[in-house]
Amino acid sequence: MKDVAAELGVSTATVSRALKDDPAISLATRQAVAEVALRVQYRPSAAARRLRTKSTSLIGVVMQSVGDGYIGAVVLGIQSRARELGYQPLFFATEGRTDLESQALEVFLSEQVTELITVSPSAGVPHQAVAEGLHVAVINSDEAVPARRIERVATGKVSAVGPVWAAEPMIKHIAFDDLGAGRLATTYLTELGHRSFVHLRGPNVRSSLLRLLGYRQALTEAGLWPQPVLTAAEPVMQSREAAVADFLNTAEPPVAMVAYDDMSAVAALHAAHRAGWRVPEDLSVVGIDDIQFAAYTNPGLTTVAQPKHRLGALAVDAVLERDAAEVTVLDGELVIRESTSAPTSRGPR
Amino acid sequence: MKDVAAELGVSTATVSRALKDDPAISLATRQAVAEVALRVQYRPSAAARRLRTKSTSLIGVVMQSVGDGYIGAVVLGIQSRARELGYQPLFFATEGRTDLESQALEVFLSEQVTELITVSPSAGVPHQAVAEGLHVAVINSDEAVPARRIERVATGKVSAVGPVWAAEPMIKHIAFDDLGAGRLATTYLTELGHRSFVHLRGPNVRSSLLRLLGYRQALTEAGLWPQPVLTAAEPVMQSREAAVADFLNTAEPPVAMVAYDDMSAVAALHAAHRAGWRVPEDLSVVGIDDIQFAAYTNPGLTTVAQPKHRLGALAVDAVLERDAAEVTVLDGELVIRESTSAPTSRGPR
DNA sequence: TGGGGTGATGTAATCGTTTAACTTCGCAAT
DNA sequence: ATTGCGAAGTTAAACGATTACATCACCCCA
Repeated sequence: MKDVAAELGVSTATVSRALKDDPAISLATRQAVAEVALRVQYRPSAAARRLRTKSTSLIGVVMQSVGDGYIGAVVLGIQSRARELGYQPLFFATEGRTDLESQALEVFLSEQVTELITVSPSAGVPHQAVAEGLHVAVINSDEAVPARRIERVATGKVSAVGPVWAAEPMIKHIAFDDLGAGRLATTYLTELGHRSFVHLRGPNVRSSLLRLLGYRQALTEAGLWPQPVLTAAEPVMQSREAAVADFLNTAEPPVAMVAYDDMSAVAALHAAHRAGWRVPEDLSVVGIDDIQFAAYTNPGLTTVAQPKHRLGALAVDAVLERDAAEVTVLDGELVIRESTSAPTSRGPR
Repeated sequence: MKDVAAELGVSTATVSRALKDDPAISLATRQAVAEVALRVQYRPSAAARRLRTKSTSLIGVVMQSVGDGYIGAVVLGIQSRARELGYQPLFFATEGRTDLESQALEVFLSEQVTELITVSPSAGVPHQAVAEGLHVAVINSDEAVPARRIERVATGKVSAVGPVWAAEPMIKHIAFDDLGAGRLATTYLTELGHRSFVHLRGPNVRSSLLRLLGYRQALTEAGLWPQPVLTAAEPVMQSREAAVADFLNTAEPPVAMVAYDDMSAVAALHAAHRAGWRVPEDLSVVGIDDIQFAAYTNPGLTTVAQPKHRLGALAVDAVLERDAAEVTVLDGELVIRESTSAPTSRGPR
């Protein structure tokens, strides 16, 4: 504010008033101030404003949790670790609207946040954020580029290092081993004795491509590639269901399906149910994520669990310790329920 | 801080140092300061501290949404309305630990928050909060006491006023019409021609009791009371499932079930599936909430939708406008899917 | 010629903490 | 006696904005 004032040869009081469009300030001055403020990227300090005005524009919200899905669990992990370290998380849900992302960043900059975590997908924010000098960590990023230092974390302990990964310098990545999960799910099915497969693909983001790759690798190793892949690019349940329904029309049981994630698997179960395919007799399904719901689908969903809480917690650590690994990879774990079985001899449909 | 300093006849600098346990301050003084600080309920100003130190202990978190369950949707409603009005929500998930509730309040007080919203259940916070002079609104409170002014909001518009309700002066309540939802669900089943019912009760909180009451009222009016009620006091899926499984063992189809909420209904569907009961042929199930998942259970769940987003938005308004109604009630809406049908003549199990 | 009004801006205090730099005091060593 | 030194505080500036009050130039009208 001082800078803006100095540049125009006026007092900070004038600037303050001009920015509030106080009619006491001449129009010419107001415009000049607005122009300079924009040019020098003036950003008001929320702290100073609050201190002076004693009004914070803050609404406290207390709740138990924030849902049992993938993001909810990650958020809980972030929150609990952040508080352990004396930090206060400031959440911003974009509701899928890209325009809100920059708005989120703007809010954070005014709050003088210096650490930012994003839970993918969330487009450009991370890059804008590093440009502003923030320390940023991305959980399950959508992007990929070669990395310099990677730590692979297997169920609890740091273990190895490998060159698979993605990183813009300055952005820390915390990621689930999507490729491994795809393989794990697929291998489980091949070992069960399945020969006829199908993969229900997710949207065109990293995690989806890697899971597909895992599916492919596992099948190639088993000598079963190629096998069909269903595309439902939009994360919209209807389109997933439709894709599965179309496929089931032309296929013969038994089939083993690897779904992009638990929600996709749920859509598949729904489609199967409607098409009269029995699970797991006609169709084995395995998901990825292990959301709370997965235990209560009919039948219970076999899935590769993602360490969601831990992803959140590690992101906090990554963003706070400047020297942490660029990329941290966490392994999934197979959770076997009732949606999978060995292929049955073709029974009555 | 000035007060503490004055009371002890020392400078604020000393107090500041003493509170950080700076060894430059004599032990005696440190203890004295700590004691007085506690007595006068000294609460540091986060804003001032940030302004001075330029370190905010804030971590920005960006994500798409926060889950598709009941709370996630409410939270989205809160956030979007708050931002529209230029407010910044500060979320705190207690993860069910009651001790964290006071901690949440403590954080908010340091942030000089003056408006608080809680999404039930969340025990004592609201009362502590009013004691501290905050304006508080509770969404779907667990408690009940006579109210002075109620507004009933039916699908969009404020319409009537009635004397059913709960309010500690100073606490605004935004609530879903649980009783009405219970009735609506039940009546739908009676009109379908069902004669044999069962209700799967939720935990011992207001919403659960009211839904049960609605079930009872509707059946009484239809001349069908009494009918069984299953109790699964803990919001634990296992116990719900077990209760349903036990019941199905001794019952004869067709049965019509009103579940406490969608998650309970899911547990019921799961139990039914395992017990070999067909839905909806043997068992009709209706839930309450309409979480995103409800559309994808097998079969799709008929449910009474709660206007979740709106509950959140209205809570923001309530907390910001001091003169709003003490209690606002929102109506549910029946969403018909495939988990319900007219009772069938007893088919083969 | 002066009094008063008005429009545009400046001055300076203030919000609650932190912290660099300084003071004060008692005591020991010279 | 003087000096030096550490312990225990104090003083005051600073953080970045807001705002009551003061100032100033200029014009209008008597």
